[in-house]
Amino acid sequence: MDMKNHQHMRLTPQRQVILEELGKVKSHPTANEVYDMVRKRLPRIGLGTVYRNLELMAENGLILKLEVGGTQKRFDATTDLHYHIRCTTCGKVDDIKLEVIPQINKVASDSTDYEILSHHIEFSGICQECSGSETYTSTN
Amino acid sequence: MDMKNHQHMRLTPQRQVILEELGKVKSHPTANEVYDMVRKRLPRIGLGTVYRNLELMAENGLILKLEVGGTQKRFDATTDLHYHIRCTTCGKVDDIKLEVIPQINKVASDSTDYEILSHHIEFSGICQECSGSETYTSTN
DNA sequence: CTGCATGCAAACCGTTTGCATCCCC
DNA sequence: GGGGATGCAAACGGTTTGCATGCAG
Repeated sequence: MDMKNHQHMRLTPQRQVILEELGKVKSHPTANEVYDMVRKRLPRIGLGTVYRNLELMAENGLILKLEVGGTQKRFDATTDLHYHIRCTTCGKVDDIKLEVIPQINKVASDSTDYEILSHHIEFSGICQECSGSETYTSTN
Repeated sequence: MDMKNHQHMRLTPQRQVILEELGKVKSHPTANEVYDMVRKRLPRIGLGTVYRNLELMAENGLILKLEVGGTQKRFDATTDLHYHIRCTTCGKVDDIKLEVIPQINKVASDSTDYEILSHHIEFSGICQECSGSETYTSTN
C-alpha cells in the first residue's frame, strides 16, 4: 500500500455540500459566504468545519485558494490558472478571460534570486454595478 | 498650491518619522514592522497612529499600500508601479525588476466589463534564505 | 479658541484552535 | 475500538475605533 503525496479525504456530507455549493457559483466566495450557502442545507454545520475543509481541499487541489488582495481569503472551484479582477468599490472578485502568460515566469527568473513557482495577475477596476451605468445587463 | 484634490496633511513629528523610516528600508514592512521601527525614535507613539497615518499617506499618494496576498497589509515608500515576489515560506515581499507591461490593461479591457484601473503581478517563490533552511518557521 | 492629531485601550473581524462528542471503518 | 471529523466556543492576530487629552494655527 504505497501512499501518494495525495492524501485520502473522506467525502463527508459536509465536504460534499461545500464542494457542491462552491461549484454552483461563478463568484469567488469568502469562507463566510460559503458557510452561509452551506448552512441552508446543513443548518448545524460549524464555521470551523467550513474553514478546515476549505483549507484541506485547497491543499489537495480540489479547489483554489485565491491569493488576492483584500482582507479575506476567497475560494474558487475552478482550479486551473486564470487571472482575476477585483472591484475597488465593492470588493467583488471575478475571473478575467485573459490568456495566461506562462513564459512570464521564465522571464522573471532572470531578474530575481528567488526560485519562482508561480505568478498571478490581479486587475483592479470598477464593476458595472458600482459604476452605476448599466447600459446592458451583466451576467453577474 | 492652493486647494487641489490633494488634501493638506500636517507634517507632524510622527508622520515625518514614519515616512523617513519607511524610506530607509528596501523591504515592504507591515504596519507592525513600521511601528517597531518608528518606536525606536518615538517610544510613546501608538499603534493606532501608525495605522491611521499609513492609511492616510497611502490615500495621498505619498506611499503605496500593497495589495498582495497574505494576511497583512504591507507598505512601500516607492510609489511607481512595479511588481513583487513573495516568499511562500517566510512571507517576505521583494520588488522584482521586471518591466511593467502597460498594454496589458488595454488587452484586459476587451475581456471584461469592468473599467480597468490598474493591474499588479505577484510572483510566488522561495527566497534564497528559505531555500537553504528547511525547517524555517515564519512569524508572519 | 477650535479642530485636527495623538496615545491608549477596548472593540472588531476574520480565522484558528482546543476539546468533547460523534461516526465511519 | 480507534482515528479522523464535527460542532461549539474560546482564543488569536491584525486592524479599527472611541475617547480624553494635547498641541498647532
